[in-house]
Amino acid sequence: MGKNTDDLRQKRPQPPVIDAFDRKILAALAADSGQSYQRLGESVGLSAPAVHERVRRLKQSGAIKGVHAALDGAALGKPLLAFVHVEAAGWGKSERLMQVLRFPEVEEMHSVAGDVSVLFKVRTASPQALEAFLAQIHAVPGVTGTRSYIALSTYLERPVQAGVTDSWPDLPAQE
Amino acid sequence: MGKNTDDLRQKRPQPPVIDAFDRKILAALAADSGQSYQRLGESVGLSAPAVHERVRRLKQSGAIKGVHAALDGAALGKPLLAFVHVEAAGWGKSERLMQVLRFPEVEEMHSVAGDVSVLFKVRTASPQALEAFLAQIHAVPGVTGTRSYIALSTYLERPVQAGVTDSWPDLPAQE
DNA sequence: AATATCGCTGATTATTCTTCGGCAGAAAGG
DNA sequence: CCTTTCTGCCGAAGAATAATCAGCGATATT
Repeated sequence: MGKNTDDLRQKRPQPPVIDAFDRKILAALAADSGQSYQRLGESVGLSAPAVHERVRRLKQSGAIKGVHAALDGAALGKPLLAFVHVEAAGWGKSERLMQVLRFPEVEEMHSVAGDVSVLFKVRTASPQALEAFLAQIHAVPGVTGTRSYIALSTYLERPVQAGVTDSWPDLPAQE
Repeated sequence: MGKNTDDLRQKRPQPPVIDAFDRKILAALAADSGQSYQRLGESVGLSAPAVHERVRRLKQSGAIKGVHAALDGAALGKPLLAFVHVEAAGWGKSERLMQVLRFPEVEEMHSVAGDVSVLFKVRTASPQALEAFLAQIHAVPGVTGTRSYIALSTYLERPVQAGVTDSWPDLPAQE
């Protein structure tokens, strides 16, 4: 019977260990995924094949979900960025709500804890297009209202960063 | 004197025309920037060098701002995603507020129109880390309060899409 | 201490990127 | 209406990179 534990250990989905090298690689790839493995290796202090192998594992483990081109919304004719908060009665059928994910204007959708149920990030061509989107939302059964926040200036917009702050700076004593 | 107009026309920053081919290329690159120019060309109906040239122009014009690896926040030890709304008195010096952009937890910062001034998207390792971030925000002069929305489920999170909806579906007549 | 396992290095091959010359189609001018 | 010019695409070649392999050293295990 004792041998079975060995079999189990073998099939264990191995907690993907992410060490300092992986962190550096991930940080570099999040900043710019276009550089060669050679340069990446020089940045982190590894050979190109080593980086290649680590990236392969990171992709397979899901730590790297994909590589995407970052497009400029304004250049594409969608200068209006808005965050739409949706108030819904009950935990309403979101199946109908999922339909709006088809629109390319919708970039994010989260269910949140707070005084609203769902939060959208949408990028539209015009206020009229945002209105049309809101009409779609209001048409969903159970939706009782929306609150929209329109971005005036975007000071930062970047992908998930690899770093983690483990020691937050001390705050000056409050008066 | 009339000749000067020619000189000006020559230096005009040429409105970057984005045609249907560019749209397809951008859509494909936003979905997956890892594919070869050969495959891209087959997808959109162009040769590899043609795609290469178009991508070069799109990058130079700024339509493509970069290529980034999409990382998994949870896999990196940051499972907590939150949207933090900041209420500020006046249009306060945001210079102090800009300092928080240094933290890798901060992914977005927008000034918005609505009942709050600034909106953050932050991804932290724990509720404690979020609390530490909020403490940093509250330490900024002029900040009168914050409201946080914690993501329970993320149903969609993707980069800027190339497409634009030009004909929104009709809504069923409301009762 | 011996053994097995894992990961890195260096080199090699295949694929891709990048550039070049030539040509077709469309706009500007005679 | 024809000519000229320009812009963009294609096909092919050369350079760079990606991807793979065998061998070795280190660490953990027996």
